[in-house]
Amino acid sequence: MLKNFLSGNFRLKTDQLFEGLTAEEHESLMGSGVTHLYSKGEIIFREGGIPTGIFYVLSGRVKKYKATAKGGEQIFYLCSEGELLGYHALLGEEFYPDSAATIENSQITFIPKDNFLKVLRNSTELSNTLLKALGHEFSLFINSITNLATKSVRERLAFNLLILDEKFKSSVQPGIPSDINLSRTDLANMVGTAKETLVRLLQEFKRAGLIEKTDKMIRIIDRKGVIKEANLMGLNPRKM
Amino acid sequence: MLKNFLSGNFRLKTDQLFEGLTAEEHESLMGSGVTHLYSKGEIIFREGGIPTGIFYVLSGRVKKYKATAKGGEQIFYLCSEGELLGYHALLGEEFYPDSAATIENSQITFIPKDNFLKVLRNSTELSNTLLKALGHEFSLFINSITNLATKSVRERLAFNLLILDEKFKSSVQPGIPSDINLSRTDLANMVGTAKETLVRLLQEFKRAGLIEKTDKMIRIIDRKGVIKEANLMGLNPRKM
DNA sequence: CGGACAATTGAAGCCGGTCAAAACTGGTGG
DNA sequence: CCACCAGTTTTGACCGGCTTCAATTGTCCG
Repeated sequence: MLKNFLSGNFRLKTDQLFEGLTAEEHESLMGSGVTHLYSKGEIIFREGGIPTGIFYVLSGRVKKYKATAKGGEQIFYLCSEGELLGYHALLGEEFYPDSAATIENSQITFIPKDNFLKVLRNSTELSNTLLKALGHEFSLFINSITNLATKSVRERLAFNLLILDEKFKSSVQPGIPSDINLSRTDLANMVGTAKETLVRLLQEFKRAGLIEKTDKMIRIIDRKGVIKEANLMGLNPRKM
Repeated sequence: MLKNFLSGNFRLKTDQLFEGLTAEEHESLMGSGVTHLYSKGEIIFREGGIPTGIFYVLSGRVKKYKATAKGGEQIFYLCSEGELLGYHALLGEEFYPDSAATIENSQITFIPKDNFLKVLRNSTELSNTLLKALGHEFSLFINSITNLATKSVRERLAFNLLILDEKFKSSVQPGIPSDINLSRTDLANMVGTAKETLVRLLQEFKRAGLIEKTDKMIRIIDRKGVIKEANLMGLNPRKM
């Protein structure tokens, strides 16, 4: 039940997005792509830029964020292996509303706009899958908004730790707690708080035996406890 | 420029959503609908419910919101005349993630799921328009998220007043400031704050000559001033 | 080994939430 | 038509969660 809810925080993987495609269509998309190696911290696209294609994350992790008035950034999503980037702006026929940057060394394939749109125009399958994916994203956004507007920083931190635990799960050993690898600053920008507040809360969580942490890594060791801190009552997916 | 930005807060009107349809398709949608009169405060659908169709707002206004853990509600959108409701859940093939309720007496047409999906399956036009609309909504949501996470209540209030001014604009006299007709509670739930805080800020705005207000109505009289309070620097749409 | 950057800790102060109560409004029935 | 009641708006007081500023410690790399 909670599992269902958390899994709701993942976009459809590209495998699913592209699964209705014919072999030729698939080739037309992925085959036309150019794969580029980004090192940690590189910007993939920037808010206000003109979209010229979409990006497929082959490996690594990417933060999607928006610059704030005060010079910081608000992170609202983390993309990992197998996910697509930058298709919203293309579909909406707008400038990028957000920025994307790697938080790890990553391999990313660029698929030119024309190839994507051509396949999209000819595949009702892809259209429908995208509509479904976007419809689903809607509920994720409403959740974020409600969380930000009504929950304490403490609750939001706990909640984000649960999401990150999923996000950083090893495909080899999915059973064990993940090593969450994210700078304090990025984590703070994700939770929507100041670095200092974040650090203090992490200390508390550690002292309470909920997590263990080093400089660069956080690991949940008392999952039940973190869930309790997150106060997910009423977020039962059946009730969402 | 600001105008562009604010207009970004409106979803595509249904006229636009349905404009690529043939006469038969249009008839199949709207003709199959049943129009119902809702009085102020009635609930149209509820989070967790099973979607059985979509709703078209003929007249009146509808709030979209999500119940919060503490028993309140977070309003994240206001629908008015000509807008569609409830299609996200249908597209995402999920339960409703949010609730919708009228804030005025309203006429709303219900279009059954099957009719909608049938037309959707046969019209690439409609698919594309919907994809475009959803892609656009994306940028609105990340704006909301960034605003909630990084702006003060005061800034958010000013910003929401500007949105509401557009939302309540009379089609007859579009030039003049709107009479914003929304209960304090609803406005507070939209801004994401407590009633009391909202009231106090409204007082300040009034004393500062930015707005005038009665019990049930708010009107912006110093638009420039409100824009200044909202601190929109960096929200230039070109830079979004 | 030094220098830059990230993480941590301390202290002060304010924004905004909460509780409580008064003022006001509109609607209803006598 | 007026008095009363319920709901909404407003004001007051208090306090606590977070932000901010500042300074210290820790860590990674060239």
